[in-house]
Amino acid sequence: MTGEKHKQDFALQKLTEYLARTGRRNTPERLEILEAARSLVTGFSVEELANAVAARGVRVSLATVYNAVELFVAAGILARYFGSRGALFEILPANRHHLVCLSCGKTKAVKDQSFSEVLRARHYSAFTASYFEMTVYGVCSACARKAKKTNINTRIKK
Amino acid sequence: MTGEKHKQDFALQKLTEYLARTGRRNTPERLEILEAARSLVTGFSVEELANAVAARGVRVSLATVYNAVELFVAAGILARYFGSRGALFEILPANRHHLVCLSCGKTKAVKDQSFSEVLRARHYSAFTASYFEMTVYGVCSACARKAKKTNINTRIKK
DNA sequence: TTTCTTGCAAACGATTTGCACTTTG
DNA sequence: CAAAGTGCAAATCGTTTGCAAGAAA
Repeated sequence: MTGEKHKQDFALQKLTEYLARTGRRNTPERLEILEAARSLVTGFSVEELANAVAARGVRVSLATVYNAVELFVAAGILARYFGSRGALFEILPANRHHLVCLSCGKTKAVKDQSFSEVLRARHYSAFTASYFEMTVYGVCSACARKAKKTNINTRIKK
Repeated sequence: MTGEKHKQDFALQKLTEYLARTGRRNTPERLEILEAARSLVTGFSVEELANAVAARGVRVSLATVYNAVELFVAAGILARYFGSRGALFEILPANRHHLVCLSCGKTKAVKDQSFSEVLRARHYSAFTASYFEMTVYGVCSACARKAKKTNINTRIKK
């Protein structure tokens, strides 16, 4: 019921704390962008985020969205990972990882805690972990089937 | 002693098998690029790989290196991951993951088998895993120290 | 007021693409 | 020879940057 609400407050709290700690400013643009990000649950690109902001009826330049996203990542609000066409983001905590087919390039998110548990147990010297991004590469069943009959197109497209 | 040799043969074998299976051709360029990749143990960029090829006294166009790298990834010879400035590669098997500082952008490779063990135990429906790429984001001790005194520069530079 | 931010537009740079020419199978 | 691959150069496109004007603190 209040799950979403809590996540929102958590992100907002992280932002406020981060801005205060690093002496950065609280701006309406950053709040709007954060709200827009919250409406995009799955992995989204900067452009999609900018569109979501626009859909809220707010005009924010693309450069500012890039700026905000950079800040959110540093603040531990967003995780960044990379698709074949540039960076993708998602709200933390994620508890998922991605499967990428080496043949057709399709990606799939998989819910799984086991890797985060390993990470939690792991200890790095001189490094404080905030989140991770795990991508598993392989071949999806559709492509495996095709590969048996005919030559496959290996060019990875999105 | 023969560890390197075996790795070479393994990669070559993967290439041959992949070319045959998908009906692609064996070209001197691809062999040269594979040899050059073998000389670059750590994560390398396409440009660095092209330079390594040139250093071997062979002239291969950048586009061909891009082409070959794509093919090597699909063949399971190279792992691809992303630094702040584009794609990086390394010869498989890797058994390592990467730490990235969210503040200064520096990356560090960490040798670790625990994640590969989890992956090996894990089973995906309709997907055959080949390799994974794990990146842990956080803050390095140097940046954590700096953050306590003054405002930190959050712009991630390489 | 003094910085930090924003917006805009130009600059960048890694990657991709189109096409004529070569090479492999 | 037919299909694939290569080289070259131009085109793309996500991202960055410089700078003047606008807001936080």
